[in-house]
Amino acid sequence: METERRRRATVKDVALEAGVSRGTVSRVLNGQPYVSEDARAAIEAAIARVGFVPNRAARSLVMQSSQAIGLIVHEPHSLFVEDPNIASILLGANSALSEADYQLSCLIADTPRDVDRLARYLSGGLIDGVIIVSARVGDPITRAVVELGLPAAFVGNPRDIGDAAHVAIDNRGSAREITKRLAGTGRRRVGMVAAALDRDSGADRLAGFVDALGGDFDPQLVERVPFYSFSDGKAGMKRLLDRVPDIDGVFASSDAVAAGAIEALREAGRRIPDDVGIVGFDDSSWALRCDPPLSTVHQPADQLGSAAARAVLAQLDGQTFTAPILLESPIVWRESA
Amino acid sequence: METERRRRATVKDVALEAGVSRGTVSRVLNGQPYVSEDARAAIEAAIARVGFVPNRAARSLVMQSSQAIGLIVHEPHSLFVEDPNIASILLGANSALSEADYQLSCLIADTPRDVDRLARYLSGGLIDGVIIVSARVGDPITRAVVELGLPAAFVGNPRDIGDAAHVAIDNRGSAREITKRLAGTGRRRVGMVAAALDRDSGADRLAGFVDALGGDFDPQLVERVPFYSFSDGKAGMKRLLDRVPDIDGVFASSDAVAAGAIEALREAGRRIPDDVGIVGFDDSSWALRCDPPLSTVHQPADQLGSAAARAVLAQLDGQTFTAPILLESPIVWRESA
DNA sequence: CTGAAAGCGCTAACAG
DNA sequence: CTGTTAGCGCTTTCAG
Repeated sequence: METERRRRATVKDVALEAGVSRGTVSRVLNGQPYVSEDARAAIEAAIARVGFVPNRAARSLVMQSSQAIGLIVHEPHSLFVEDPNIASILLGANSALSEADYQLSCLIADTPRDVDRLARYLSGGLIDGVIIVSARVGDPITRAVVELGLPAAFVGNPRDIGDAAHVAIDNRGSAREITKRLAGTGRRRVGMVAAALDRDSGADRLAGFVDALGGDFDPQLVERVPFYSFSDGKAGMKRLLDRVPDIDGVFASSDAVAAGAIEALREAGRRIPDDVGIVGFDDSSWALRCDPPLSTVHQPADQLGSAAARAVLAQLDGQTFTAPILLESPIVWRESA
Repeated sequence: METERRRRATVKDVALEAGVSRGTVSRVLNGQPYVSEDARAAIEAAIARVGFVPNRAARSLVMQSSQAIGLIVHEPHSLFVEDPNIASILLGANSALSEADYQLSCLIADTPRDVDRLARYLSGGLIDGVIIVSARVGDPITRAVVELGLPAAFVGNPRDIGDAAHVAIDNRGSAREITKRLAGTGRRRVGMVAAALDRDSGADRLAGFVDALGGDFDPQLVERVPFYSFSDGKAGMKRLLDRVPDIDGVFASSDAVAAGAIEALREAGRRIPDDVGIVGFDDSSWALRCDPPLSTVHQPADQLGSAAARAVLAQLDGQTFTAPILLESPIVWRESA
């Protein structure tokens, strides 16, 4: 069944078919005024008849814009699969862009090779702006974007982006609050499984934890792990338990980490929240899946996405500076502490 | 800090700078032979000096190809967030395309408006081919793609795609096998929480279940729910339990559904696997998170993605027909049954 | 209101 | 080996 890929109709074909010039066709295509009703009708009919669909590459070339914006996810494999926040951010961004009739294209940077290709792709003019999720300090993609002067908005608070637009939550403040609240349930030895310290969010959550404990802070009580993942949470909690057997409270960097920690705690025979209270961060679907349900910090992931999208749109619209946007991240108290 | 977006350098600038013609520049850009070493060196230096990056819109226009392929996810909100398979498919596709130096662009179709915009976008020539995840029967995107004759590969087995390329697992056969095995543990009343019957995978899993039970099949024992989700699993299991209190085995359409069902079962005071055995489908991260760990069918999600990507690449390469690809989906037996 | 013509940045013949 | 010349399909002056 050789689906013969016939040549696609162009403005020229439409013009011919409608008996007008290409200029006029272009005018109706772009909804411009000063086209007679007759011409408009003839052209619209012709478009339908020949099955014309504008070629975006051509349009992008002349307009120097593509009506598409990219969302770059730069995460290790595992996290991308496990982190429900990313999908929510994506959906939030998509719906905001959709309203403005922009196409969202999600681009993933998995290997160094991907990073290179992506940097070229971004410079290619097929993307008008980008939303960058989980940038890391010194990230080559970030660098490429700022060098290009491509309109961009970051989700999170990377340290090296100057005054580029970004939307975030107050990780440090929220971490401080929830730690205080955890301590307030009468815990004496509260520790932390601290993940992703190479990321602003991870570092800030640890800082907030330290803030909260103030003078009571004991470095022994924090266990560092690389990723916001279930398995790292479990492994980290095990080590923490070995080192500090009398621990009675733990703040996990994320809900996934908390879920892993809970498993380790349970395997060690600790009851939650009786023996040890635990709190997480994100209020992702992990939180409700935990047993008991997790007390955590609500992260408005979809709003992060839509706010970032709007920030990019504003720049496309000529806005030259976007003040950092900070979204509310309330504590959700459930039964794990 | 007005980042003046200076005019980007073009081949012309490079040619001028290197003292050659644009044709020659183009030749080195595309790695073609018949360029003197001198010219090549001069051009490469010039490229670096003026910071030239080729404009993809222009190249796409003349080449009629963009080196980008789209992966369309057409899922309701909730599922996209909850389903780890999608992310794995995405990653698998990305790595296969990456090897061929193609850019993967993930496009999401959430609202009807998205669907329209997407159909236009696909026709625009900025995408050379598509991988379609979870198409539904009569899907307008599917229709647009086949009408366009755009190289495509489906993940799954939609019914109305003619002989379009697709890669899938044998949902029906695997469902049959795991149901038999569940029944083989001595269960007398085995039911099913059957999700997503509007999708080929959902319908096939139910068919496999019916196959396995043969004469013993009792329609009372299947409870239908709309989505492959935790919450639908829980709700469905509750109803099933009300209707058939003596149920002692259940096959859930997916791991997420199984996880929800387990919660319902537990709330009803049933022990697993003692009182009721339960099995799922997907072998996603849900499976290990369940307590006890879930027996399930392993779905090689990343391989589905990479195989689909290769199928699209083959078509781009001129291949005119791709036989359906069926991947292995072995049973993974754990402790939930 | 509309046609003609120029040109976006790049590649691809075709002569040299 | 290399320069010249046409376009790819679309928008946009600029004259009518």
